[in-house]
Amino acid sequence: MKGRMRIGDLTERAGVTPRTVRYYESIGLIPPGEREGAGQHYYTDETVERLRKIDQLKKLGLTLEEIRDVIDLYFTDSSGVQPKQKVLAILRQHLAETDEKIGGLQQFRTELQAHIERFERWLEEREQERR
Amino acid sequence: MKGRMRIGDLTERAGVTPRTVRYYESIGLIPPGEREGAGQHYYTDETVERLRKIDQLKKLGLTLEEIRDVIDLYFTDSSGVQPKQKVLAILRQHLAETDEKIGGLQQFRTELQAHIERFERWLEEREQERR
DNA sequence: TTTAAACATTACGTTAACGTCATGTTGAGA
DNA sequence: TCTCAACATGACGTTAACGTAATGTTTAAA
Repeated sequence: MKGRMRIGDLTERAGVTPRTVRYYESIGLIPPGEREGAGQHYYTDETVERLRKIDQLKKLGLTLEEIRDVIDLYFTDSSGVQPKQKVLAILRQHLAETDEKIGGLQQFRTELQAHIERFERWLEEREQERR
Repeated sequence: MKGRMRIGDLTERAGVTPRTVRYYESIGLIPPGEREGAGQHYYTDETVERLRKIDQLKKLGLTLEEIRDVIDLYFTDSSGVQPKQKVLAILRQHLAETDEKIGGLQQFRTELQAHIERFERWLEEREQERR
């Protein structure tokens, strides 16, 4: 499988719907598929990868807007970017937010664990009593 | 500050709007404030705590529906619950999901960090050249 | 008792991230 | 060349989690 596929193959391989692809194009999350004149759009393997990466980041709780801030880092070669300073600031912002999220989730995890153990003990006692 | 406050005090102390309180009541996230006949509602300190806890959990990315699954654990005394087994299952589910989220975020954090360092090096080189 | 701020209720509006028609166009195979 | 599945485009619909405006009722204070 090389490049130059139509939207059907693209969506099948990326696990999304055409609607999603067009929506992402409309908000600039992925580049619009090339077309000859005014016909159908053609996409490449990179679009597949891009869609998969977007999906990953979504599962981490990032919004499409946040993803737009960072998605190019995964696909643009490191040379020749213009507003590097700005991107760097955004990245640091995301890093801080990520750390906060992780911290909060770990706290939550601890609490969950405690509740679970409490419940388990309670149920075990009931077991004992029924003997 | 003891119990028995009206919705104004409640929302001020909890950092939410009246609309939010009524919405949460409507979906069963918080118990409806007591009222005498058909007048105004009165709330207690526990409602304040409950609203704050809900806000914390929201920041962790839990939906209101997920929060409804676990919120009572923070406020119901451990004795006399009925479907403990079911709650326990839900808790274990949440624990697994939480672990996944944490793992994904840590991965993302690592990637972010790498990108940041790459950008920093690039900018430093530019600094060097300008000397 | 009166009054104005606080409250209650209803209902329509909003944002994100698409889903789901409806209708018209393209293009690969027979 | 013809045809039918695949594609394009536009528009209205959907869910979550509330915001906001309109209108009517309470209640604490003067």
